Amino acid sequence: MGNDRHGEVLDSLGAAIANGELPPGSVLRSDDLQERFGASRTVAREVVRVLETMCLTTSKRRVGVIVREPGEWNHYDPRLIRWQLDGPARQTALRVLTELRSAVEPSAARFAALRATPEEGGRLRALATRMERTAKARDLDTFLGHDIDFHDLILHASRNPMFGQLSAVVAEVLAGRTGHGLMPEEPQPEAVALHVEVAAAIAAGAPDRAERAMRDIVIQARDELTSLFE
Amino acid sequence: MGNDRHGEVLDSLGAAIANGELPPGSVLRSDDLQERFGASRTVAREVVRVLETMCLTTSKRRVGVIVREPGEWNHYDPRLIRWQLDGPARQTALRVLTELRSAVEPSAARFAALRATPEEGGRLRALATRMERTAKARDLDTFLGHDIDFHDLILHASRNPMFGQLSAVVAEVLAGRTGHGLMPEEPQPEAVALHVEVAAAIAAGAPDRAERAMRDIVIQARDELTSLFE
DNA sequence: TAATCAAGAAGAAGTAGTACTTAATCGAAT
DNA sequence: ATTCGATTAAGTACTACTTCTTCTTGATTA
Repeated sequence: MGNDRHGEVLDSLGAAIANGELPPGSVLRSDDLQERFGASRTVAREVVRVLETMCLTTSKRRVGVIVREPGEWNHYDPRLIRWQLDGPARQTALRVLTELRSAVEPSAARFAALRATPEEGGRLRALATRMERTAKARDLDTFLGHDIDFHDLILHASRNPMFGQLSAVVAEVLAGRTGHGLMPEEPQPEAVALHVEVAAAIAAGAPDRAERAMRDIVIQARDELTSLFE
Repeated sequence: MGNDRHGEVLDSLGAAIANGELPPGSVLRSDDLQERFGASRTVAREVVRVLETMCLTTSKRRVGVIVREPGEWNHYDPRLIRWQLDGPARQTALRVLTELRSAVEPSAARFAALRATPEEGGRLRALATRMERTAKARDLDTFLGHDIDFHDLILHASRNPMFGQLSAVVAEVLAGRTGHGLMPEEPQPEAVALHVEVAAAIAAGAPDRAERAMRDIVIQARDELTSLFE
């Protein structure tokens, strides 16, 4: 039989839980899962194990596999994030992720200013310059690519693995913004200028400046979001 | 035979990877694991599956289970955090976590000010008052308990599950600070006053005030940390 | 002769299925 | 109400088979 049955079943079942089709408290029995997905005992068991380590479920003898409360889930698991972004609660997921990014990125910029290599500083400034050009040219797709690279570079230059790991989240948030027509035709010149300022501050090793400029960037994003939600 | 072989083996192997005893690139074969831990094939396989979902390993046919680069690990997994805190790199882990908390908590305070219930605001002020009392009484243990509850309440009142989940991290960082004799005999009065200010701002629904006061708190923590590292 | 490529052998993870153990729940009898 | 046994579903153990990848081997060719 084909390869990667595990991944398929995990995605199906995980998404069902993440999207509330199987609400908290639901009880599954592992032979039911075998039947429902046409999977072997091995696959069913391993999927349940993985869901358990993501804190999406608990297993109790003589009872079955129980779906846990959303508050108990490991919300930082990339798979769970994916399932939520691909589900009906995408808007809510993007709000949550945007708030997280707004919180983290100013600090990431600060530590990047303290720890980035000269080479990274140079690349950052180059990216900011390219963002300026593509913004004026109204080439939104290329602009988005540079924007994502820019933030990715900062998060990794912070030399904090927990910041670095949020790169995927930030990319998702930025892409989600343009994807949902939330971006204007031409990116706001002030926003682009702030990116240039962040790059300059990091390249100059000025943590306070870098943090302040990045905070101004995420405040804009936050305001866009709140205006969208009321 | 006994229960929970899975958890035991997972902890052993996971800790070995997290602490670098099995450096990136190491190759394990699943029958070796069975032998090394005296576990059945079932247990060994499920453990490997879990490590794989934590991005600690990848499995390749005809090769084996390969330990991935630390940069690829899912650093937000509670188990991995635990393994690192219990290992020789505890100091580094605490630094990483402290930086994360410093980044997130000001935002959490802001959103708590916007979203906390009156009841939560009241509890927060009560906790701040108790912190004042226990600080003056130099009852560091009780003070720590209130401190942890205080930050936990704010993170959950932010109504952002990704913030709420960091409660355990913050508790660990706060406990680690007192545990390592980093705290003075009596908590600094200014720090306690800032907690009172945060509680008042959240109860009053003043996001800017709450965020600023919380930022002052984490800046203190950050400075303590940097002074410790050089 | 040396280099390259293809077919095949070997090896390890992936999948399937059976048998047995453990513990939690339910129910009946005290 | 409490104990004790039967039941049930997860946990563990083990075996058999499949699939895919790598490495070897050998033949073909420059």
